Parts: sequence; C-alpha cells; structure tokens
Amino acid sequence: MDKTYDPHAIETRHYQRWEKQGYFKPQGEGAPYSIMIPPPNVTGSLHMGHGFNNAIMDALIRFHRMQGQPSLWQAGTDHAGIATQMVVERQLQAKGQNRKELGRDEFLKRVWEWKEESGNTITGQLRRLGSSLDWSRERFTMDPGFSKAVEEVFIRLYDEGLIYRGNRLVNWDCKLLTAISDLEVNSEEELGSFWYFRYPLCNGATTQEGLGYITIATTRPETLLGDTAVAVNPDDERFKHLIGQQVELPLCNRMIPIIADTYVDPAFGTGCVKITPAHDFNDYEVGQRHKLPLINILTKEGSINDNAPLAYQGMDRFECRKQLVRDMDTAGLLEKIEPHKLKVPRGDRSGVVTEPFLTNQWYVAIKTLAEPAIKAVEDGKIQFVPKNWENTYYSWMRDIQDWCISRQLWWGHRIPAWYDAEGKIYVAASEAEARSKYKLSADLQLTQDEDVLDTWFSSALWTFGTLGWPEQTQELKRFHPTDVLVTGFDIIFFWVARMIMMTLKFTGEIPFKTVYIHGLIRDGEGQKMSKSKGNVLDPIDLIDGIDLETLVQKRTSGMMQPQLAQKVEKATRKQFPTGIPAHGTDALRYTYYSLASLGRDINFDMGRMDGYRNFCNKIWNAARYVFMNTEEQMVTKPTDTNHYSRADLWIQARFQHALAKVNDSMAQYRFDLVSQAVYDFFWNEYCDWYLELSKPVLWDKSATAEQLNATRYTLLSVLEQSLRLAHPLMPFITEEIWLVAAPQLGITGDTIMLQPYPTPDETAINAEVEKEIEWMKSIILALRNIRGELNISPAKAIPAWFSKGSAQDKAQLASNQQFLTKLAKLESVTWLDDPASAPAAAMQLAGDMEIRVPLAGFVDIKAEQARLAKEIEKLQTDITKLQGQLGNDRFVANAPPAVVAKERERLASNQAALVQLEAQMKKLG
RNA sequence: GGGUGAAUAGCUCAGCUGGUAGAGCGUCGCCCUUACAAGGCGAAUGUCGGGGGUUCGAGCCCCUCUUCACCCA
Repeated sequence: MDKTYDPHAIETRHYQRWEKQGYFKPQGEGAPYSIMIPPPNVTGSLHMGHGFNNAIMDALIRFHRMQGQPSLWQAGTDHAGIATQMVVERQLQAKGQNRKELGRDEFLKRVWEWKEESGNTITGQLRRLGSSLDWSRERFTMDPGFSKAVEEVFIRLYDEGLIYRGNRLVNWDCKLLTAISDLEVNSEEELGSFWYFRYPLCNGATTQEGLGYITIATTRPETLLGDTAVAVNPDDERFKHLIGQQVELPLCNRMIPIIADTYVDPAFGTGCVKITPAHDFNDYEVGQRHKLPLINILTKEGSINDNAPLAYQGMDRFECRKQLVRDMDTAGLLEKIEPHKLKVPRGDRSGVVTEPFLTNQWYVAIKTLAEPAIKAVEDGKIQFVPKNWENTYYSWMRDIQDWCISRQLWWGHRIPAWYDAEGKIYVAASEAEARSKYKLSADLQLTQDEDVLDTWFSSALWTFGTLGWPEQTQELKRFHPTDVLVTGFDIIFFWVARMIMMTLKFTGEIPFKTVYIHGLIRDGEGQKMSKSKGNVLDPIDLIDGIDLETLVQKRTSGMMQPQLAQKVEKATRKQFPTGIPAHGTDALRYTYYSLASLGRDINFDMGRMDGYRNFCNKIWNAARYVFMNTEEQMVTKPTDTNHYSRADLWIQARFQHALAKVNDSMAQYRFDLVSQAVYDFFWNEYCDWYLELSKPVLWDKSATAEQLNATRYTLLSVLEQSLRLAHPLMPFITEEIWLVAAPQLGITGDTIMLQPYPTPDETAINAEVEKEIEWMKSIILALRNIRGELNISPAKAIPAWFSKGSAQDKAQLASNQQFLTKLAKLESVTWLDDPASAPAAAMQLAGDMEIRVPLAGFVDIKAEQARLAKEIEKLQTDITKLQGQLGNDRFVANAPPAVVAKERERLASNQAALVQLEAQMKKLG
C-alpha cells in the first residue's frame, strides 16, 4: 500500500471495475430489495442535494446487497419538460433564433441533440459519488417503453372519465407561455401598493355620506379594464342601499353592476371590491355565482389585448398599470396610494409574475385517486420517516384540487388526443388507433393536440414504469413495490403523493413501503445555497478540490444579477483563501451521513468534512500498520482462544457492540448514528487502544508463535470486519484496503461489495474482559493525566508505584503489566504495601487504588499541588451536591433503590478519594 | 391566519422510555514515541433561548413567551 492516502487514485479505478463486472445488478436469491432513484433532470448537473440524496440510497442499497438480498437500485433520468426546453430556447436565443421559427420537429431534434450532448454529465457525476446504480437498466422518462406507459395511463384515465378537458382559470406563465400547476407557482411576500380608485355611481345614486362615487382598493390596477362588477358584503349597512345600482367603469366607458357577495370582507380595504372574473381566482368564483361576463384583457404574453380601450392595447401589463394609474389621477379618480405588502405569485421556473388566465386545459379528477392514497398511509402500508411528514401529506391530500396536466410546450409527452373539425375529442395511442377505436371514417380530418403533459405526470409512474409496465414483467413482480423512497420534503406533493395515487390506481400496489424524507442541504451558516448568494458548493469540487481562482470564476460567471459578482467574489476569497482541498468521495459521503439526523435541514460544515477526510487517512494508516505486521507472516485463525491476549478478546467484544449499534441505527435510518458508531469504534477503540495494545505483544521477544499469530489474526480480522461494516458508507477506501486484507485471511472474492455484512456473534461478547480493559485504561489515563499536567516529556519513562488496591487490582496489575508499561511509558511498576513510606510523588486514584509517580527529578511540587487542588475542588462540589441529594428524605423514599444506591456509592467513593487526595496534599505541603 | 421544525461548548451537530451534559472542528499546553503531524498525549470550555409548572430529580414531560427557518391559505 502507498504510504499516503490518495483518494483520487483509487476511486475511479474501482468504480469502473465494479460497473464492468456487473456488480451493481441484483444477484442471488432471497427477499429482493429495491430503490428507485428520484430521476434527476437529464441535462442537469449534480448539486449538494443530489449528493446527499444519493449517498443515502447508496448506503441502503449496499447494506442490503451485503445482507445477501438481490438488490436493485434503478437508474434513470427525467426529461424535465420546462427546465430542459428553457435551456435549449436560451441557446437558440443566443444564436438569434427562436423555436417558432424552427418549427416543432426541428426544435425537438435540437432538444434531443442537447440531451445526447449533456445527458451524461449527471450520470457521470453520480458515478463519481460511488452510487451503485444498476446502469444496465437505466431508463429515461421519454424512452419508448416509458412513453408507452404514460400513454396507457392517460388513455385509461380518460376512458374512465378521470381525465377531462376544462375551460377555466389557470396559472399562466407569461414568459414561458404555458399553463402551470398550482404547485409550480410560488407566492412570495413583496412590497407593493394599494391603489384607491373612485368609481362614479350612475343614475344619481349616492353613498350614505352623499358622495357620488364609491371607492375600491386594488393591488393590480390594470385589471380594472376587465372589471364586470363591484361587490359589497350583503350585510354591510354602508352599501346595502347601493346593491343593484350601477357604477361607471372609469376609462372604459362601461357600466357595471354593484352586487352582493359574502366573499367580500367589510373590514378589509374600503368594503367595496372590484370583480375581474377573467383575471382573479376569487373573482372568477364570484363571477360564476352571479353569472357575470368574463372579459379577458390580456394576451398570452401578458400585454393588453383588443378587449381593452384602444389607448391601452398592446401595452405590457406593468406598463399599463403605470399608465392607468396616471390616467385615473388625471381624471381625478385616484384617491390615494398606500404601501402594501402582498403575496406575488411567480412561476417557479421563469420567475415572472403569473396571471390567472382563462384557457382550455387537461385536468385529472384527482379526488377519486386521492382517497385510496390517503388510506394507504393511514393504514400504515406506507410509512414516512420521520413520521410527522404524514400530516403534511394528509393535509394536502384531503384538500387536493384537480391537477392541470397540459403544458403549452413542445418537449415532453405529447397528449394522445385528436380533434376533428368540430372539436370533438378522440383519445388513443395514435391517430390510427383513434380511428378504429372511435370508428371514424378515413376521410375525417384529425389533428393532434399540440400540448404535452406535465413532467410530473410521467414521474408519477416511475416505480412501475421503469420495471416494464404495462407489460407484466418478471422485474415488476420481483421488485415492486419498492422498499424505500428517499427524497426531499419539497417534492412530497409534486411527486411522492402523485406516485402513490397513480401506482395504486394502475398496479393495485403501493409504490414503496417507506418514504425517507430528508431536509435541504444548506451552507455552513444555514443559508440556502443559491447562485445569487454565491454560496453554492459543487460536490465534485469537494471531492477533487478546486483552486481559488477557478472557484471564484465558477461562482461569478453566468449570474442573473451580475452586480452581485463582486460581493460573491469577496466572500468566496474570504471563506476559501486557498481554494478547497481535495477530500475524496468517501469523506464527502461520510460528512453527509454524519449530518443526516432526521427532521431538520442540513447545514453543510466544511470543518466536519475535514474531520472525515482525516478519518479516511486514519483508516488508511491503521491498515498500513496492520499489514506491516501481518504481510510477511502466515496468519491463521487461532485454534485455541487461550492464545488471544486480553486486548484481542476486548477488541473483538467491542466490535460486537459497534455492529449492534450500526444495525440498530440503520434500521431507523439514523445514518448520523451509524457513522458515529463506526467512527468511534475504529478511531477511539481500534486505533487508539487496540493497535497500541497489540504492540507490546508483537514486540515481545518471549511471546509464543501462537500468541503472535492470535494477535496478528485479531488485527487483521477486526480490520477486515470493520471494512465490511463501513463499506456502505465509504465504498472506495474499504474496497482498496479489503482487497489487500482479505487474501491474508484466506477470503476469496474480487470485491468487498458482494461480501456478507458482518453478523452478530454472541460468543465474541465478553463482559469480563471489557471490564478489565476499562480498568486498565483508567490507570493509563490517570498516569497520562499526571504526565500531561506536570509536563513530563512523553519521551521520558517514569516509575509508577501502586498501593491500597484490592487483591484483584494487584493481580490485574501483574497480568497487564506489559500493556501498562508500553501505553503509559513506564520505567518500572512497583507495588507498595505501605504507601506512607513513599517519598514525594504525584498521585492519582483508580477506584481505591493509589497511583504514584515520584516527583524527584521530574517536576516541581507546585505544579502537582495545583493539579491536586483542582481535583479536590471538583470532588468537594460533587460531594456537596450528593450530600444534599441523599439528605433529602423524599429522594431516598421515592427514587428507585438502584438510583439511590448508585448515588450512595458515588458519595462514598468521592469521600474516600477526597481523604486520600487531601492527605497527599498535606504531605506535599 | 393555520401548521411544522429548530434554539445545547466559539462553529456544525448528537443526547434512546426524565437519574452525574457529549462528538467533530476550533482553542490552549507538551511531543516528529518506528501506522498516521490529515498524527499522539493532556487540558479548558456550557444557569441546555426566557419564565412558570409537574416530579425526590427536567436538556428531555406540561403551560407560556421570545427569536429563527420552512410549509399552507
């Protein structure tokens, strides 16, 4: 093995080999285990969220694969309708072209080309993460088979009346020129205005105050052009007498009625509300109730159309807003303007303000599908981890609205519907099928619907569509339902809920048994990572490292708001003065796991990643130490357990505890606890103690061949087991070392990833040995404390005197002498029957036993006095506290006897210790 | 307005059914001790957001307030 750990050198090599050998394919018999990857955008690139998400899935799949289960991790990508189309349109724009010019077929050709060109980026990046996805079965939401499933679902839902075409208000994106679903609209609070406009009353009507007008307040003045009524609350005494009267709609030369509707909140604004049924969801409802006309005043692009007065036609909606306010002001009808905070709806892709817009769209009647989906979770067939997300799911599902699934895009699954000249609808897989299905004459002219389906419509079929449905394939039988879905909370509605509904509907099965919901990956300060904040970390950069200039370049190029570039550059240079060093995939993954506690967002901490890179280095060097001591030797499993040292038995026992903790935490999806358990065991027990304890044995000239072999075997076999224990978390380093370790133990196999996961071994648990080694550690710790506090050089061997201990202490002292001598660097070990005879010394206690290091020639007495004083003070406060507690009768009466006894014991031992230390203090004084 | 989550060491986070507060990073000493200076050894560091309550005992349970984040209307 190389002397230094170089992650880059080993990672790509192993991954290629694994993939080439087909190790990622499900193999073996037994209970299958499966996970479907949340398909990333095919033309996208990997961000920290993907990194985290896939790290979790890879750990699960590797864990179960090693348990011997045929495990499928389905690979695939999503065509991501809007996102991808936008990218290609932007490319065209850069060349001065647009998609309309190109035409549909040519445009789609360009998108496919772009997909071919960039589609490998993200799959390549997933490979860099070590993701053991079955690439041989990779799917794409627009590949022919999957498209077949989409078609089938659409047709069946239509035939059942669960998909219908409706003319109603939708959220319209004026930039992308498509309808989008409620979920794709984000409403953020923004600072706007409340404009108060006067609408003159007709026919001489007046308000209670005798005014000839009423005042309405609006946040969207331009919609005035489409007003068809003014509404008041029927119980509002101020306006009761005006109901049924007319007002003149300013600037439009139209009369509109004053109507009564309980939708109006008398306490809000002026109590009079303008009603624009064609451009507001609430007004639409009011309009329906009162049979008001709908006047659409906007074009698809969001400018004013010919239904408005000539003066405004062709104006952009925001331009119109300004002009209209000016005109109202000129007309003396602008009463006042107030600043107002309001929620502004924006398209999540385009970022522009969406408009409620009256169009014909396709909808899924979702309520019927929702009911069984709710029940599946209620009945516990599907479980969310953590459980509280179930409430989020319920609250949305119980109030679910019909789903608008048509998009006015070109990139996506084209809707399998044809129209004749009269607009009659024929739904079938192809025009030919439509003709035969509906028995249409051959000369009837049919045209296909221009629209495509919402991307999420196809994603909803992911778990079964990838397995070959509608064919009843072997894979479908074997791997469906899947075991767990790993995803972020942000797509519970978009994806998780819809998958549950569609899968139940079409397979009669749940899509997955468990939904593991994780939080968002934020930066170290808890800020969302975003290009405009300039705090985005690229997982690949964390793996490979990146120099400062390249990082700055990357973060400041292509910004939406270039004026922020300077700020971003400054912050980047401050945070990473020397760039980001390479950490390797295993360290990155380990960081993800360590932060993966449930139910909260993850603040990605670079410091932790450094720590786990160091951990990898530690593993590497520990392995080197083991191999140095085993490579030239024949190591065999000892035939007699008596050949093992106490330390050998101890580490074997400790491994069992670590394994139990790992299995337990794994079952609860607590990857943070898994990583902690592995880290603690390997570093704090195996490296810090066991490797050191192996040295006195291996270096002991008088050790027998059997003893040497037993310790070498333990070094190797615990290392080998630890590698298997850690492999699901850190696939690369464990593979690299395992390939060296395994042959020495006579284990055959080309890869650790197909080896069995360690299984619990009751016989290795050994409470007696664990207690003894704990005892020994406490003595070493006491001696090291003296050494450290008194500044005795680590190079200096010191004599140690022991006294006042039990017979067992004395015996264990003798049997562990070689360990103590090495780890505490002792020059000699002496048992004093009469401690009073001891000369001035530093003293520590281990239980009752006194441990002394003579002061002469080592340190000044003052340092030892200070150290003692500190110890004594600590004991005294502890004793006072305990005395208070034990002096409380109610504590003694009510607390469990075991607790009381424990506290009594503590008090007694603290008191005894205090006496001993005070005596020592006096002696030094 | 409704809902969820969070507040623990300088920073990022653990803390299981209530029983002497932990880790990593950072900090301060001492060490290149033949696996590892990306290391070893030792040390310091917290009225567990505030206030009440229940209990023999509260970081944990109950009430209340404050701040932050997110979701929904």
